[in-house]
Amino acid sequence: MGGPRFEPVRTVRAYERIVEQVEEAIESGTLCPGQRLPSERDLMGQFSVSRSTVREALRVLQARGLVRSRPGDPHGAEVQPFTPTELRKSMTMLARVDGLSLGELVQFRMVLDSSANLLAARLRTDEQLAEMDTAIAAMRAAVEVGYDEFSTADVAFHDTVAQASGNKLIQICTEVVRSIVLGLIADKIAAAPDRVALMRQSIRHHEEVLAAVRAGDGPLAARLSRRTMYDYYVGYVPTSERPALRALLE
Amino acid sequence: MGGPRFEPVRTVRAYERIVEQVEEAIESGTLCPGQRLPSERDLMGQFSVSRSTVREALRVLQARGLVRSRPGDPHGAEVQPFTPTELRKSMTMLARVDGLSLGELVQFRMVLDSSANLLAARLRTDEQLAEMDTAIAAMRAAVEVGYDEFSTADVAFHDTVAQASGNKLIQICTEVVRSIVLGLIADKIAAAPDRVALMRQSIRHHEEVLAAVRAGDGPLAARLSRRTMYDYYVGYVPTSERPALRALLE
DNA sequence: GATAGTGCACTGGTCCGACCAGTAGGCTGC
DNA sequence: GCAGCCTACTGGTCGGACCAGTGCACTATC
Repeated sequence: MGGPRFEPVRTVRAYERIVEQVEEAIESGTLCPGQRLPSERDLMGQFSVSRSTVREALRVLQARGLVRSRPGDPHGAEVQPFTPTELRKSMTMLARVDGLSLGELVQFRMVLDSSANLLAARLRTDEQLAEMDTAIAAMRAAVEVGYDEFSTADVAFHDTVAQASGNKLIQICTEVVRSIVLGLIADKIAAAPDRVALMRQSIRHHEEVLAAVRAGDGPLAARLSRRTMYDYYVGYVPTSERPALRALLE
Repeated sequence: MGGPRFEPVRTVRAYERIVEQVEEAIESGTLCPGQRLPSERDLMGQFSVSRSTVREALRVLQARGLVRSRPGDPHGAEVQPFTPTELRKSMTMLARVDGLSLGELVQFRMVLDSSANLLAARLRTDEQLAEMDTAIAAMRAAVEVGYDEFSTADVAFHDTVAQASGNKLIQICTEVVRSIVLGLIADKIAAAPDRVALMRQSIRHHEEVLAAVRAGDGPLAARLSRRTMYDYYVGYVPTSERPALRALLE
């Protein structure tokens, strides 16, 4: 006792050090999207490691969506612009492995969408309002055409709202969670017997939401959007999870 | 025209096929957390590839947080339980690279926290109410001790609320976004001259929120929690971003 | 017989050298 | 000036090798 207290040393793999250095360069802006990394054979010289080690580091960076490499490309791996691809992947994994229920996902969409509407009601531009008009018109036109077209227009509407909220995190999470939800129940929706009636009802609801956004009534838009989403998805959510959804309807 | 329409073939790397197979096994439950993968030398036999390829696949799986390997472990790589570590990593990357502003992050926390309170007001158990009581008491006791202790108690309160919401996605996102926000401004908070006053005010606000949750008044709890977070963080948010935050205060 | 100590078989981490298919850009021939 | 080939290089994969760790069985000891 009283001697110097030594701390356990953590052995750090060589490839991890490489990953760290490259990540740091990207975060700090030294490496920008579009720029190229040196070739693997150059990197093994710069880092003084073997090519296997360089490649393992590149695999990790690629798995994180930071770089992309193509066989035969004489310019080396390309630094990628950030995309929510990895975010979606981890969230999808979470949904499947950790057992996220459809109810939780829909509930989260209600939270995101209503918040987006709340903000959009105050911050939207005229162009965005016009875009929402266009999206609803497309939904109307798509009812007779098919569910895919309707869904595309519906997605466009919600994306515009999310964009109008001015919050990138809301936009990205909206996109990610929606794609998971749609992936889970796309087949059921397409096969629903009351599909057309659901679409028509959804259009009416979207019109009401848009009217509230246009009028600048955020709380109303938020409340209506929650109701819209609830009515549209509740049929696919197990009965036991519905009370939790209704808790968001005030 | 009229002939068979061929689709472009995507060349799939060998290591990607391995990653896919292992991921599929984990998602389907064939491989459960705690189970072990065969050793790399076994895997190269099972997949009929070289060890380098097996290792690159394992690096990707490890980067995604699905497995973990230790040098010398005679049992092979271990399948990991899902943790939001990767989610946090991608979101942190997003925040840094894609330029998420502090305002957006705080705004998102307001959205998450108010929704959690809204749900918690209806779904909370008595045990969770008691936990929140304990957390606030700890906050009170920590004012004189130091900011770290206060922050820990504060985090505990919000975590309990998120848990009481019954939505895992809200819990995880809350945790992730909070750690990013705190990482961005922890030093500023600790150095704020009116730190103690802010803490006392925050405690009062938390008590009001808890009272609303206890009374089952979701909308009130949600509104108060937004106000609480706004008042606590607004001083660190650039003036230009404050109107967007205020848009959430109704 | 229980236990502490030792050795071994095996692990993952790293290195090396090699081959292949694919790409881009320069070069050649027209 | 342009089309087409050639080549030097790329990333993807392979096989073999060595090292430092780890866990377990075996052994010697009490």
